[in-house]
Amino acid sequence: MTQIMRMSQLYAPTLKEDPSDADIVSHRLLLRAGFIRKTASGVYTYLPLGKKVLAKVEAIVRDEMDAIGSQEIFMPALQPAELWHESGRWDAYGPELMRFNDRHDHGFCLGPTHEELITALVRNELRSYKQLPCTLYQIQTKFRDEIRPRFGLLRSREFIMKDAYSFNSSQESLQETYDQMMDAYGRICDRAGLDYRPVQADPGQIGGSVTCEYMALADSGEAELVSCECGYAANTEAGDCVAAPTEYPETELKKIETPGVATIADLARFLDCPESSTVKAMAGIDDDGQAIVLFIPGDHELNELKAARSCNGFKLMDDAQIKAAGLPKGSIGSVGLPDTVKIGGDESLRDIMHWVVGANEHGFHYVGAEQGRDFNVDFWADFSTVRAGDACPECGKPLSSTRGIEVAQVFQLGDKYSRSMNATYSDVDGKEQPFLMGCYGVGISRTMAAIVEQHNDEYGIQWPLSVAPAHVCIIPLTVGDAEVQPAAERIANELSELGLEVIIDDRKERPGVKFAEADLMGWPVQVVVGKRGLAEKTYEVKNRMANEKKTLTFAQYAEAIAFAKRATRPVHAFVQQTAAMRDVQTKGF
RNA sequence: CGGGAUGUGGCUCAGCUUGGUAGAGCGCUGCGUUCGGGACGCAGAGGCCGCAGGUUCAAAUCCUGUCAUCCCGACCA
Repeated sequence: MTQIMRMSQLYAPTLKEDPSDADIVSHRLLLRAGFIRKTASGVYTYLPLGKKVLAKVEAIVRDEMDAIGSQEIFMPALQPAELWHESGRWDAYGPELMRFNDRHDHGFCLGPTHEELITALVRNELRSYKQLPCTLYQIQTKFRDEIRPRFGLLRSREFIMKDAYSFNSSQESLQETYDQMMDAYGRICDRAGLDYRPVQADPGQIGGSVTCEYMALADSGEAELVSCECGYAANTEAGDCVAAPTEYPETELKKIETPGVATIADLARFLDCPESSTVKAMAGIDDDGQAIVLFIPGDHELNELKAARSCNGFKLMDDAQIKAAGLPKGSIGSVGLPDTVKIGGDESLRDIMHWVVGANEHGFHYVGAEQGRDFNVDFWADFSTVRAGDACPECGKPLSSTRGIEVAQVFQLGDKYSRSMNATYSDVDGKEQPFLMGCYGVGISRTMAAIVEQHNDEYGIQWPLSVAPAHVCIIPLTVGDAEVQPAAERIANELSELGLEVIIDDRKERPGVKFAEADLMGWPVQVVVGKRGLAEKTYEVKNRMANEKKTLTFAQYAEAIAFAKRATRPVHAFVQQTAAMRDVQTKGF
């Protein structure tokens, strides 16, 4: 039984008006309802209610981690530069890593992630294959000096994250741990009440190859993803692109004058053909300084991540570089490029024999430029950004697109860190082998915001029961009344004894204020005790998620209590009996 | 870092163009009336107008610099 919270003593300053610097719903509501306050750009203080929600999310995560045998530890946020030099990331990480020197002039950083620390931790003490696999996790404050913090808790510079690391002795074992983590992450999202998708992702700076992101679906999400009814889903920055360019009906190479045509849209309009019949050229340079022009279907965008991976660190040229290379920006094409320039073609263009491209001369384009005859492609790869309408790489049906908030990500790191940091164990034959590692993160504070993004209405937050700061709010309408107040206190005690987390609004406020704030704060169940109801021997119970009110007679209330006491899950039983909870609220609760 | 904008009681904002004793609503304190969906009346408290220079008899207002915050972009374990 937890302590009954009292609104009269709760530190939860609410705001009647929208704060001027918050414009996404989770940020706005968490501020307004008194869950968080901003300390600096991208830095937040969690007030009592916010802290309680964090604790709920953490508890779910702990529960699921423990269930798959992961063990909790706690590493420092303060990390010596030395370890980052070892892994090579001191130089590779960039300005996002918060660095500083101590008084002895030793380099340190505030950890944005903990691969270095954990690898250094286990490398001398996990010695034998017999001790593997081993998975450790922590819930920690992370620091990232974001270029532009925004969206409140969704992209902050200091945030709370659960990070787990696995050490395995074989790819099979790593895959097994990875699969267990994915299952656990699915359950975590379910229990937190999130509508989510696991999606194919890009490994980014963490490294490794196999990776999957858990996206909470929300229009405010920064990530764009494509999904298919067959279950396939991918982040557009990582998804394979199956584009379907169309062939322009011209087989003779013809140079045509295209005055004022600067963009693909212009060109398509000029030729009266779909954008997919044109070919877009993107000029770049690779790690060795080799100039490369990549050609992609006109109706698609270049995916720079994929381009960098498949062509030796390809980077788009800026305007000055393009000029220096003697290329006519806006009119670059595959015909007549200097021999020194390499030509890359998007996989989807391989079967398109005749292209509509720039003529490498301002104001002119070619139609009917034929592969092999008029130009040669040096290599083919997929470097287009997937978009809605493209074919699903798994089943071929058209993809649809949505936006999402990345709440979690799992990676198979392989031996990236164990090799660079020399972390090995003895295998069955007594030979030293680098660990195969995996890392698995859940953004705790971001999850809290994502939940609000998905569960809110014009009145405020609608917390799922599983993460609400309390399950039920008792609202006596007239505090001090000889009947109302004792009745409310009695209900609070009874429900608390039943195992519900209870808050009672014992403030001397007008009913309207209490109703408004109860909805703003989002208590899943609200029990209203008023004179009018008492006279009729009833209480009123409100289901905040469904915004449904139900009048409960004293007898029905007593029955519900009695029923709940006999049930194996009293809290669940009581809520079901009284508030007609919908699935979304009881899921995982 | 590029583009845009904003800094005025705790919060949301007006005042700035055209310099002349700092305003409103909400919130806060006290009293009274109210009391089932962010009440009403009366009386109060609270601001060297982000900061630093400059112009001027006089600066919230004009000029310069600086800091902070927000939005768009590049970036993103």
